[in-house]
Amino acid sequence: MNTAPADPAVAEEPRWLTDEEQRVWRAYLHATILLDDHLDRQLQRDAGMPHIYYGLLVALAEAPGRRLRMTDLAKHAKITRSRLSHAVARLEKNGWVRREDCPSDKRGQFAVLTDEGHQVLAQTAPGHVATVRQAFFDRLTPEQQKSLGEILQIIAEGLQPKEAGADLPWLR
Amino acid sequence: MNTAPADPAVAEEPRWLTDEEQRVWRAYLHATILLDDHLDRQLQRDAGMPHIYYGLLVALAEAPGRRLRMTDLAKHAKITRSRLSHAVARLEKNGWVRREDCPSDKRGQFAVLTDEGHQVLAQTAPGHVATVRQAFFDRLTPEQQKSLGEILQIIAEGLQPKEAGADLPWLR
DNA sequence: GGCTCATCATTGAAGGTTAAACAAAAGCGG
DNA sequence: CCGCTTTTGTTTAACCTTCAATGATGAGCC
Repeated sequence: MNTAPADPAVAEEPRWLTDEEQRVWRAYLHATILLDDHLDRQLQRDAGMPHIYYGLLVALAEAPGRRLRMTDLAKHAKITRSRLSHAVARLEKNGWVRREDCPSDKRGQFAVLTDEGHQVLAQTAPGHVATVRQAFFDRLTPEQQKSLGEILQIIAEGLQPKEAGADLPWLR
Repeated sequence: MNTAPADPAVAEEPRWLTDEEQRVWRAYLHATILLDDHLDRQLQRDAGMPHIYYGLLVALAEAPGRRLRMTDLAKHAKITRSRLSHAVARLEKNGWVRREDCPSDKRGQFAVLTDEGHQVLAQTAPGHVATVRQAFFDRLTPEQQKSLGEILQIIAEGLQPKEAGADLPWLR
């Protein structure tokens, strides 16, 4: 009905997804929403915070001095500074993170993982890893894992907010 | 520091992710948050609604009579009925969806796509497909697409809210 | 110094999501 | 028909995210 090839006039009719592409796309949408919800529920239940907040604590725990500039943490977690600001405010209220002024740049703030925050992480990390394994890794062959990693990296690289290639694409 | 193998006493120490698994997992987290944000922003800008709401309209457009019971629509979109209730309320306020009583079940409600809603879909679908292509399909080989589809389907199936197998050729 | 522009981080308001509680109707077993 | 449980969909309040606006500092330039 509408797959006619030529019509260079005005509207540039779109290339709709093929049946096969639709299957892939829906699998993507379904898998990601189910997995995200699953992890959010697990962490909300066992750690009292959403998945993304947990990721912030992990990033801080791995950073030298267990601290990161707000902008760096936001880039690391792929979220806006605004969102991070709200998130850190909440984590600060929990006592898991504290803010510190940056001495070399008076605009700057460090988010610092507190001992209490580190402890929460230590207590909840095993359960979280188990959940990730059970929902994700345990269901895939090593080949599938490798393939998936490559594919997702391509997708992610295509969406980095410009400035990619500035520093190393991989962690470390 | 703590990867000693044996300690069958109490704590069942967790199997942490290997370096390779960590790379895959972070690629997953990064790709999905970047892509979700990307699509949300595109649709918010061009259609005035978040991605998930757009998906609801698509589901209704494809359903017979352009209508679906609330519970069916929620299952289709993989969201809770509560979330759907809020979403439909908003879409109704936009005039893109209306509710109708179900004659055979007085508790039931249909969400029905209005003509106006259908028109919004027709106007914004081309741009959305183009965005999906550009961010997703255009970057992957056919083999990668196939592989990804299979993998994601496995993940999704593992997380379906039970009730799978309901229609297996079982004794009734 | 003084000017301009970019960057850092936060804020407030509007909107979206979650979890628990609820009412109404349906199903089910006696 | 009667009680009991389940299903359906909504509601409320708390929480989270987004967007635009803001203040404050830094950087470059003359």
